[in-house]
This record gives sequence, C-alpha cells and structure tokens, in this order.
Amino acid sequence: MGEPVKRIRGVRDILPEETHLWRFMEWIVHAVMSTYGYQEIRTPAFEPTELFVRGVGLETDIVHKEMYTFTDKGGKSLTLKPELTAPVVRAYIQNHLDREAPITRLYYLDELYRQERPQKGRLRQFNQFGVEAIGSPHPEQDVEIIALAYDLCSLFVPQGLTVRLNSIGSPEQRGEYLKQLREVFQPYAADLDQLDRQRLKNNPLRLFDSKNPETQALLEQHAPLISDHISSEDRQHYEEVQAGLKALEVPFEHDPRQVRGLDYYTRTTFEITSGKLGAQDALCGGGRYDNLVQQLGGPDIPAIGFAAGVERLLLVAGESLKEKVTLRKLDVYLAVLAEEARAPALVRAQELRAAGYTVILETLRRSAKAQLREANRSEARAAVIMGEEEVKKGTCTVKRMDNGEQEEVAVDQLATHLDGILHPVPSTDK
RNA sequence: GUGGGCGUAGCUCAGCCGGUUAGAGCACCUGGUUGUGGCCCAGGAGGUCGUGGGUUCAAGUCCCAUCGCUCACCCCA
Repeated sequence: MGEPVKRIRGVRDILPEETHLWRFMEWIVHAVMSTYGYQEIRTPAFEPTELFVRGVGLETDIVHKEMYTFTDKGGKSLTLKPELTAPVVRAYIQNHLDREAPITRLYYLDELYRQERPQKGRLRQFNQFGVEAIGSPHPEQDVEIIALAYDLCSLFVPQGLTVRLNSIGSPEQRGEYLKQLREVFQPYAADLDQLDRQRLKNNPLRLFDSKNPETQALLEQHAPLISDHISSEDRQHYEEVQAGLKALEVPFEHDPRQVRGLDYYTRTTFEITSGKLGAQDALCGGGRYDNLVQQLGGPDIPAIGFAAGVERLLLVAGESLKEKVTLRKLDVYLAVLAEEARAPALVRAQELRAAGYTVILETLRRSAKAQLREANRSEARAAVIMGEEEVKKGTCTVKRMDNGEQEEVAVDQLATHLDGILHPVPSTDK
C-alpha cells in the first residue's frame, strides 16, 4: 500500500463540522453585497505572471517571494492569483465594462494562493471576499466602501473591531515625503537594527511597520507623518471621508502610521483589525487605487476597494457563530432488519426524500441494536423500521427518537404519519 | 528564508532521577434484549512512542540529525 499521501504545508481540509459555517458566511456575503448593489465577478485561478508584476508591484513581497509561478507547455509564465484586485481590474478592462457604464460595482468571494510560511490566520490557500468600485473619485464612494466593509465584518464579529484610517496622498507628493523621512532618519541609522536599516534604505515607509520599540520611539519623536504631507486636494478628500464616516456612525481612528504593502494605493487606505487574532490581526484591508486601471492598460479611471479574509473572520467569529448557525436535523433513519426488506426500504427512502424528508438508509446490514444506536447518534427525529413482519404486512414501524414511542403504520400512510410526528402543531416551544 | 515550542491509540493527553508486559479519558466494536437508541454494567479491538543514528547492561525517557505540526519574525486578508 505504501505511505498515505499527506496534505501539503499551509493548506487545510474543511470538514463537515465546519462547512456549514462557510456556507452561512457565503450566504451573508452574497446577501449584503446585493443590498449595496454590487454584482459578483469570478476570475480564473491563474493569470499571466505579468499581471501581478504590473498591478501589484515588483517591489512588493507578494510578487517578490510569495507567488506560485509556473511555466505552461507553451513556455508562458503563469501565476496562481495571490490577490484579486489586479485580476478584477484586468477583467474590467478586457471585457470593456468601462464602456457599459461610468461606474462599475463588483464583488467577489474567491480563493487565493501565496507561498508564505503559514501561521495563525495565514494559509497558503485562503479565501477573501471583497469589492471593487470602479469609476468614482469622490469621497462618498470611499465612505460607502468602508461602511460596507465595516457592516459585513460586524455581522460576523460584533465586538472589538477597529477601523484604522489613513491617507497616503498621491504618488507625486509621496516622493518628496519619502525623501524627508529618509533625511530625518539618517542620523539614527546606526541605532537601528539590521532589518530597520534595510527598510530605511529600500522603503522607509515600512519603518512604520517595525515591531522594534526603539524604532517606534524614534518614529514617535522625529518622523514626519505622511498624512501631514499630502496635497490640499488630498487633504480635503480625506476630511470629507472622515466626515462621512462620522455621519454614518462608523467608528474609526485616524492612524497616521498605517502604511499598506501594495504599491497601487493612493489617498484613502483603511484596515479593520480585531485584536483577538494574534499577530495577523487584519480582518480586512483596502483603499483607493486611482491609477491602477490605467497602469494595467485601461482608461484613466479611479477606483477603490477592499478585501476581507474569510478564514480570519471565522477564526474570530468561531464559537459564537456556531451557536447562531443550526443545521437541519435528520428526519428519518431507515433501519433495515431483514433481507427481504432491503429492496422495499430503498423504495421507501426515495419516496420520503421526494416528499421532502431527509433520510439516511442503512446499508451496512447491521444488527437492530446497532442500527438504532446509529439512528440515535445521527440525531434522527424518527426511525423507520422495516423487517420481515412489516414487509409481510405492508407496513413500517415508526419510532420517535425523542420519547421512544412507536407505532406500526401502513406503507401508504407513512408520509402522513411522519408529517404528524415531525411537524407538530406549533406550540409554545420555539 | 530565520527563531522558539511540540510530535506517545482515531481525538485530548499522562508516563518521575533512563529500569521489567506503554497507560487514562473520550470515541469505536461486541455482549447483557429472537427485531429496538440514549444511561448503566461486562468485555474487546486499536500504538513502527514522527523517522534515522548514537550513548548505555537497559532508551518513550539522554545526545545528534532529519521530517512534520505550530507560534513568531518578514509581509499580509
């Protein structure tokens, strides 16, 4: 036989005890998205590698070291999608959605792949839902997107969410800001640890991500804040976003140190974090990307979007979600006690299913005791028992699993009888 | 790629300063009922102690290596 084949690192099996939570979450996402007028888009699992290099940015870690890239038989470099904004924008451009309407509201619920070292809240294959609103440059669009993200996350995690908001302005001003940041920090370069010295050299914005308390203290004292160095238009935009969120009573905090890892962001960036999640505390992240559509060869159209991590939300929602989501109980366990009952039992099972009952049929030829135990274990509301006698008489024995009462009924009365047991007249119990 | 923690039954875990046939709880199976569940009682099955090497009279236990899982760093949802 040989060794069993094992699951590869960083991926997960989602077993029946959990799949119903996934279905619940997916259902909610579809429902809420449609109340906001967003429509679902599905893109391929893989794309030309170039899409991510151009869209996400060559300098980012995602492109740099996390992509599953392979060469197909034609020698073309393909990549399993590590994020969804670039593919959605590609699809938007390729299908000329910009010519259908001046604004396009898309959402997705999809699977991504990144070759990282797994840890809590981070897998190599994972799911995100998110939206891309392509067309509007105005702050009310930002507000709507953030409100939508907050709405959706709150439905799963009602407590302890924080919305962190920042504006990183436009690329033109950013160059100037980075220069300043570098200059201010240069004198302290020798005090930084190796990693932060690298950051100072390559991408000083990343210094804000440092977990080194000394670096954080230096930042506190000396670093200029990016939100103080944006253009007056950008500032105006940011203020209107904040005003809009206040009007909607979406709680948020201005986080001047928030810098996001993807190259395409402009102006508004935001994050929803949980605190109960360990080191990977972001449930949701997003922002405006006014230049991406053009950068990927489309028209000059502004856009904004977000993505939320399904696994992370489930991790935080966990137990409380399990209490909320109940499974439909099994109606009937069909026990077969004699050889001559096997064929008629198959027929009964199909009839009951056609009538809308959930039915499990015994196929292991076990003893009566074992079958009833199985009925109990599977939490069936009733056991329908068919043996020698019943077949002879054209009846079935129906046993209620809650109180043990049983009664023999004619085959043509079976559905009616079950109906009386399983759907009792509504009483005070809920 | 780097660092820490952990690998003993299907699951959760005991197993002392190395010492005799490696344990418990849960789950599973059988019986206590000619064809009747839960609770109880009796019994049963299930283990290359992650793997390989070393030290020793003797290794689940000590040492080395290796693989796996996990948390964290980097970075992100």
